[in-house]
Amino acid sequence: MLGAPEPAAYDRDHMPSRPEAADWPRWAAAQPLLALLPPALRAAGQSLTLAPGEVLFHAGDAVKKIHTVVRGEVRLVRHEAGGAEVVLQRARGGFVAEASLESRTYHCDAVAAEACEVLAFPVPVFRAALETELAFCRAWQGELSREVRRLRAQCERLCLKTAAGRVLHYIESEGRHGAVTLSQPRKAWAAELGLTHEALYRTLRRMQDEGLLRVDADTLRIVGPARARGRG
Amino acid sequence: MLGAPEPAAYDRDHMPSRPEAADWPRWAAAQPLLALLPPALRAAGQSLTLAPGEVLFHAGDAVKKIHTVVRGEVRLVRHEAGGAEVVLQRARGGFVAEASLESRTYHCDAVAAEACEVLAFPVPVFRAALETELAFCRAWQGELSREVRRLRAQCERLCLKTAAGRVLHYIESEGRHGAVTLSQPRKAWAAELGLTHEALYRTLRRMQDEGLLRVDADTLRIVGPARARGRG
DNA sequence: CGTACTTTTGAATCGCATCAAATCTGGTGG
DNA sequence: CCACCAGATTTGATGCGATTCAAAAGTACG
Repeated sequence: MLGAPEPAAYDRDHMPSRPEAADWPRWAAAQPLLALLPPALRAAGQSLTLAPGEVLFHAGDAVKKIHTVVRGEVRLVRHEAGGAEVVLQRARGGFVAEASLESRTYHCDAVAAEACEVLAFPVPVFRAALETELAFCRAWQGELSREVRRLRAQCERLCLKTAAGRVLHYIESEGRHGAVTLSQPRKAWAAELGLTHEALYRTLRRMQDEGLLRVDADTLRIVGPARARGRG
Repeated sequence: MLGAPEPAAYDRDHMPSRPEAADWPRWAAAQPLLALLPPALRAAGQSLTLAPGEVLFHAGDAVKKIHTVVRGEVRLVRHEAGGAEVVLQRARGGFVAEASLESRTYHCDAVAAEACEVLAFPVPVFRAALETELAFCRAWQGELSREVRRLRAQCERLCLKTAAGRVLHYIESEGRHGAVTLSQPRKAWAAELGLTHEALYRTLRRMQDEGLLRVDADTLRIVGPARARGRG
């Protein structure tokens, strides 16, 4: 906010490096899209290491790179007037801010939630690859479509008026068979649900007391009548 | 909900027709993507007329067509347990449920909010066109990216805790220069903001009384101090 | 062991949802 | 033209649930 716009943090702090050829199979296994990268794009990729809390880019920065997370978690966040922080995306093993490919500048900040390994691809090379490699182009559309569905589900969840409703909706849409294992502290989950952490703690407590929910460490399971009306 | 799954309403009520060749230039002017449709896809398109309230498809229906709205408005909605209705998308001059192209069935209902004219394209032909026509493929990605950005903005808005905050956010992100003209009744707008219509009416009233907002029919304009902290 | 963070509980408050009802609006048909 | 209707708009009263502020207890890490 103060002074001149600063470059992305990793330009200052880390020397980007050529990704190890040996790592590609591992990455591609976790992220099928990476298996479809044309050689030219692969060659243009850079590997970055981010420390927890480190900033990948700021809102307003020019979009020069497209990033994908191969280890750890990067969050796309916006800061409201008043200091509140909204999490728009949590990227784990996937691309960050896919839509920025079409944009001149970023509209959000991207911050490493934990120690991360990230691949960065120059936008012009990425665009060129979409133009030439059909399979890659189709896979990229799949990526965008998935993000659209995820965001629609989140909007639907945020429209629910009660905390318990949002918790159930999250477990039903993000989990499997009425259970979900959280990959983040509850405080962060509360922000994703559009709740204060106090409200979330109290809600989880109440749902357990009422026998609606079973909590085992980071795994939450819906029990009893609530499952009956689960999505078909 | 009752009985056998019903086909999309227009299969029952209307005979789809070949779109008039003379209409394409008009449609393409409003929707640049339509100018890029390959001839084969154009030929496969059907023109539909929907009455207000008519259903284009239901959640659970098999995805056989991709639809774009050339006149009127189609809403993508989901119904919560308890009868509450959440609007996921309002399509005016654009595609409905873009992400359904990748899906076997629809996840939401699509309902005409007013009298509509809709073009329907068979999914297989649409997919084939994406594979062969590069410019069309790129334009479709732009469409998906726009939807991602719109949805992120909506999530951000729904995370705001106060009604006034959501109203201001809407005007700033959907309007121009601190003003927006609504294309829907306020009751529907309230649902889009995740509020009851009563809360919205009261909030608008209070904001006018406090001099934060000027309302002229369907045009809302932010006045005074609130504009000072508007987005750069 | 101390620091920083999350987790947890408590009390008070505020804002929105809810229920209820009156008014206004645009359209239909007599 | 007016009666009438369905819908949106508007106002009121009430209660609930989440926020807010505060603080204690637990936990990870150096």
